[in-house]
Amino acid sequence: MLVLQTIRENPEEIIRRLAIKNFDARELIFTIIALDDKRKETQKMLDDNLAQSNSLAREIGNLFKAGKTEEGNLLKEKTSELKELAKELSVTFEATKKELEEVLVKVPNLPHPSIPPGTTPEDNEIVQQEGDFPVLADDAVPHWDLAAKYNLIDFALGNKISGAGFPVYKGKVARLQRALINFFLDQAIQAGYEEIQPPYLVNAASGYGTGQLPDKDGQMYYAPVDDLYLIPTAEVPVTNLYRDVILKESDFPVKNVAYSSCFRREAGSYGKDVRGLNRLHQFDKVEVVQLAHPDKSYEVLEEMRLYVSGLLRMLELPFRVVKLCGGDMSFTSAMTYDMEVWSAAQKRWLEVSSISNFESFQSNRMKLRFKDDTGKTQLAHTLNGSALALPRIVAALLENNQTAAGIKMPAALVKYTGFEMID
RNA sequence: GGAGAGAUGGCCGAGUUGGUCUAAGGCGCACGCCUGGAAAGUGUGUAAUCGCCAAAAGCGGUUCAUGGGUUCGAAUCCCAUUCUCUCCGCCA
Repeated sequence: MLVLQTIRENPEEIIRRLAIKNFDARELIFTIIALDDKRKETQKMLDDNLAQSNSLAREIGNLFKAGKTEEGNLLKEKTSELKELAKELSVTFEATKKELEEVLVKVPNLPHPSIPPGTTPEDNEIVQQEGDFPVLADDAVPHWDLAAKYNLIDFALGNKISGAGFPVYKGKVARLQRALINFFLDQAIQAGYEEIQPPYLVNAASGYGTGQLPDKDGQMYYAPVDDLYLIPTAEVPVTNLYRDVILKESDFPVKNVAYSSCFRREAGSYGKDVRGLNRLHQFDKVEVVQLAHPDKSYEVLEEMRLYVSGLLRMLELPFRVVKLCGGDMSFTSAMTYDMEVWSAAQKRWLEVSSISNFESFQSNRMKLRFKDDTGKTQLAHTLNGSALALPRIVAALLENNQTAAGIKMPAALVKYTGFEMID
């Protein structure tokens, strides 16, 4: 949620910057300003009214104490009119505030000034590319075929017990996943992140805090009996750890890492992009979250990009880093780098991580603040990134490392997997 | 799931015969004094948020789990909800 003050200060600039995200905000912005004007006006009247009531009540109290019952009773009569008006005003006030809030949450985050315009992934800016594409034998196959050949992943069995998008991992690939999780967590801890094990079910307030609600509620699994949502990413519970928290400036940077399963309904997805491990309803991910001082958040974003690059390098996967254009960015993000790994057998880039700076968009919703040097409270910046999501990493590892003798594990993983080869 | 107790500021904790209560006291924290330096001691300060104001100062509103109610007036009384604790039941 954008800070109301900044909207009021330069509405035209807000509109211009949101146009980079292909979002026409003009109507929303002016509705917001009008509602806020109304809110202020109503509050002024209400406050004055309440101030009068309060002073009358005090007077009456003093009269009764002094034994001047009659005068007190006389004064009581004056209050009823005030009370009635106050009731009316507060109804208007609350309704206006609610209406304002509802419109305000519809406005996306502002893209950073450096974000290129654009509408599709083709308009994204490639900022880094590393590693050689592996040269595979002519009979190289995509991971779903390898999974069948070595009896690693059973998609049909997953269908039976849950449905499409819930694969069953077996044997060495199950162990590979466990190895990856530990590898990623250990790396993050070494890089100064504190490990968190968060709940997988969260309440609506948490979903709202990180921006999944109200606009993307169809993407989360929901348990109505208990009014809880399954997390689509550990970002939700971990960032919400700091909801309604006022940090000290010296607390920065706050660095958390969490492994969790992630649950996504992926309503509306189909086709070749969802084949095999490319898109799942349940998958595992290690997520890093940082809270940063507003002056430092873009340095932190770069630090996170370098950190994830390092992971991919250790896994010996060719990758590139893409800075998303306005049209490809999420609702909540101010700047996003996508990390993509080259899948040799599918001959395409697979997104394995998305690293974003949300600036104060999430923290404004969550009331995540810190006290600065001068003792003033201001909003912190939040950032997060996958480090990393497993399924597509597994897909790329299987595909890129296939040989006639079997699938070779990258050296960095062997001490975690306990084997060098899937055969 | 059943029975009972409870929810006050960063933390502990007083206040529940309704009246100047944002709320005693303590701890913590910040700044000073003391000290060669520290500890101890000592002094001062120490909630958030909204509105009025160009801003500071100042003034006003709101907040004692949440929502409603009674009343001129509610931390204090009533109702509902949520959560926590204790006991019982169930249980990895």
